[in-house]
This record gives sequence, C-alpha cells and structure tokens, in this order.
Amino acid sequence: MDYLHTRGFVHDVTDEAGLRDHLESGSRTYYIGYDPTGESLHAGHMATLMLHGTLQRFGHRPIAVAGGGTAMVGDPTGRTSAREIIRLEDLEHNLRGISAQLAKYLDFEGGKFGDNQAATLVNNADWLLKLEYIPFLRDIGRHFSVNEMLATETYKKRFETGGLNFVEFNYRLVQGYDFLHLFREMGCTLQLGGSDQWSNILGGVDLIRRADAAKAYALVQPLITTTSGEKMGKTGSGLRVWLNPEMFSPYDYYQYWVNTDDAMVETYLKRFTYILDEEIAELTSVQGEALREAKRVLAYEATAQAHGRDAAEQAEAATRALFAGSGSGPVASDASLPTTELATADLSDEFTLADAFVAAELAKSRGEARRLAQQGGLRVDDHQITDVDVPFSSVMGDATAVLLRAGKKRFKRVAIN
RNA sequence: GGGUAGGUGCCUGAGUGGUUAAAAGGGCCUGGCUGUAAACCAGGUGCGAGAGCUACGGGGGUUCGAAUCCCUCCCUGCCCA
Repeated sequence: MDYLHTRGFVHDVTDEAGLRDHLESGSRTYYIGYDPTGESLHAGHMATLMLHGTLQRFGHRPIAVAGGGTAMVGDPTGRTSAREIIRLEDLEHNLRGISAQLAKYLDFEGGKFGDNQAATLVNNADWLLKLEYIPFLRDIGRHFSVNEMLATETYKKRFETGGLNFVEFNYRLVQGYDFLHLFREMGCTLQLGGSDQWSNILGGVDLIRRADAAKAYALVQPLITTTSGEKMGKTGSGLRVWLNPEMFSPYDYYQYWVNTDDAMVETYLKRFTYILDEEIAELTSVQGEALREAKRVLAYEATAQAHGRDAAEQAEAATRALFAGSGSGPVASDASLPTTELATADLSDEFTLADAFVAAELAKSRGEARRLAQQGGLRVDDHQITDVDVPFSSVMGDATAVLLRAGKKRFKRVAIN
C-alpha cells in the first residue's frame, strides 16, 4: 500500500485501511478490465498494465478481463457520443493481439517474480452473453438506483452534450455484474482501474455488498495527462502509441518516451518503470539538460518492458546515432532500423522521390512531400532535398538502401529487394 | 406519433445563390531558438506537376452558377404525447 502511494498509483480507494489490511494479510485476487475495441493496446492502457503487474509482484493474483461482452454495450464514460459497436469477428482478432501484449506486463505462468501466482485472462463475453434479460433485471437491476446513476458526472455530461441511449445506460450494470461474477467464481475482491472508471467500479463494489452482503474493494489511479491536459498515449500528430510493434515501431515507441516533457519525467519513471525509488530520486534531482539522462533511462525501460531488451537496445542505438550530433548519423546499411521494403519492379522512372516519401509514410501525399521539401524538412541520407520530383532511382544510384528523413525526428530506411 | 432546431474540413465554429477549397480559433506539420523538453517567433496544412478534380449528412431537382433555393431519405437535440 505504501509502495502504491509513493509510486503515485493511488487516486481514490474505497476503504484505505480495510484494503491495506486485506492486501497485507494474504494473497488476494484482483482484476482490471481491458477494452478490446482496438486490435492492440496503446499507451493509454500502460498505466493500468503497470499497476496490474505491480500487485502481482507483491504476490497477489491478477485477473485480466477482456471486455468482449462489455464492448458490445459501450462505455459512455468520457464520451460525447455513442461508441461504435464492434463486430464479433473483429473482437476475436483483437483479443488475440491484446493477450500477447498483456503477457509482457503480467506473468501468466507463475513464478516469474519469485513464488507469485499465475495471472489469468478471461473474457467477460463468456458469462455476459449467457445472461437472460428478465432474471438479470430482477436479480441485478434492482440493486441499481436510477437516481444515483443520473447524478453521476458521466451521465450528466452525456445529457448535456447529446444524450445517450439505453444500451449505454446499462453499461454500469453490466460492468458491475462482472465484478460480482468474478467475486463469486474466483474470489476476486479488488478491482483496479483509472480514475475515470471510479464510478463504474463503485457500481460493482456496491452490487457485491447488496447482492451478497460481502465486502469488496476498489482502487483507482490518477489518470495521467500531459502538461497540456491531453490524455497520454498519442503522439503529436495524434497517432496512437500502440504496443503492437507492427503498428508502432519500437524505435518510435522509444522516441515517444524520450520526448517526455521535463515536468513529467519523475511521474513517468514511477509509473512506467520498476526502477527503485532512490534511483529515480537521483535521476530526477538534476535540472535542465541533464534530465535527458533520466529520459533515456525512462525510454529504455519502457521500451524493454513492452518490446524486450533487444528491441530497446536497438532503439537506443538508432537514437544515439541519429542525434549524436556531428558525423555519424544512422546508416542505411543498418537493417535494424525501421524499414520500408520496395520491390525493384516498382522503381520505374515514374516513381519519384516524393512517392518514396509517401511509401515510407513520412508524407501523406506527394503534395505534402513537396511542401516539406520547400520548407527544408526533407533529407536523403545526409543531404537536404529541394526537388522531390526526380526519379527515386536516380537518387538511389547503386545503393540498395537509403535513409529518408522528414523533419528532425522522423526517418525511415528504404530498402530495395 | 406531433411540433421545432440542427447535420460544414482533424475538432470547435462562420458562411444562407457567384469574388468560398470554404472566415476565425484550436490542433497538427516544417523551419528558427534550444536540451530530440517547455515557452516563443515565422511559414504551411484536400488531391493533382498542371489543366483540373473531389468536398459542406445521402439521393434527386431548380439555376449560366448551390454549402447556400426546392423535394425526398437518413441521423441528432429540445418540447409535447
């Protein structure tokens, strides 16, 4: 409990003293829900993943609940409009991707952190889809007060900004039922989440008390926002920071962390790494430029956690090469860099440098590539480009790989095969 | 079911027949400063080399010409039932 506090994991708890006792007097079972509406988890989930993994390291038993059933209802929290309801096939696909990522943060085998228990992954569709409407209303529905629900921030906001439909209104009941189910079937007594889930989670705690006259706990952590108030987990250009390396390369992932705002470094180190408190204190005791070392450590640790040590090493090496200053930038021959492959057949004279930038996803259109060039933002290897309307092959010469750069931070290796 | 107000670019939000690829702000991108930070300053921001093309919820129509007028359909808010 103390550790959770010093690490900044605690925003709100239902019964602090009770929970402390509960956790310290034995190994408990706890859960966090994950929304499978995307095919990959993203940085927004990471805070939660870290909390999840932390308690496992303290010997408690984690359950990860994939919200296959709840996703069909749609959480209205923090939304101004109704969520799109996803299709069943997509859901299956998403669940596969997500469980692989969970495994990076949780130990599903057991014993990885000493004598800890194995984590379990369940899908709430397994029990939610079986529910029968009338019995559900009778047994669960009657424990929820409409007045109380209407008073919550979530629903009030939705009334102001556009209304909500009945399915969404039921979200709280369904999520609450999850907790009750896990409590009954697996002895789960604690639900964790982000502070935005507070009222949803309380719904479950209340339900367990009312339906089974039993005690369960809730703990939510502060939602981390950037200094500009944005939820974290998106890059500047609004791209999601995905955990799936296919969708968001480890290099970009590393970059995301290195570019952390000075003011957030300490918070991030505490929340997103397992580095010891004293070490963090030391790293963040400095000011100004020296903080970059702390950011380096943060980026390395976060990348290693999500993608493994090797990937972190590579990302760090690429970064060092690119920003080391004079001389040795990253080299096109380094195949470990993020790469776009092109076939020789594609390289007709029609295929211009602009096309290459588009192919490498460094520009959205040839027009944009042209604009970037005009503004002096494009480079091929180390040479600045002013004209992108030349055949790409003329730039390549005999080389089989070349490094395209857009702006100071973005680059992509393009290889011919 | 009746009445009423709406649906504009990534977002907020102007525009009510031509000079509107569509004001303004935000966001984002590039450059400068710097520490790959923040703040600040400058420029850019539908596609196309260009002619031009596509775009203001969907479809149809009026007109030399429509985001702007008419018909119809879909969607949303509010009031009434």
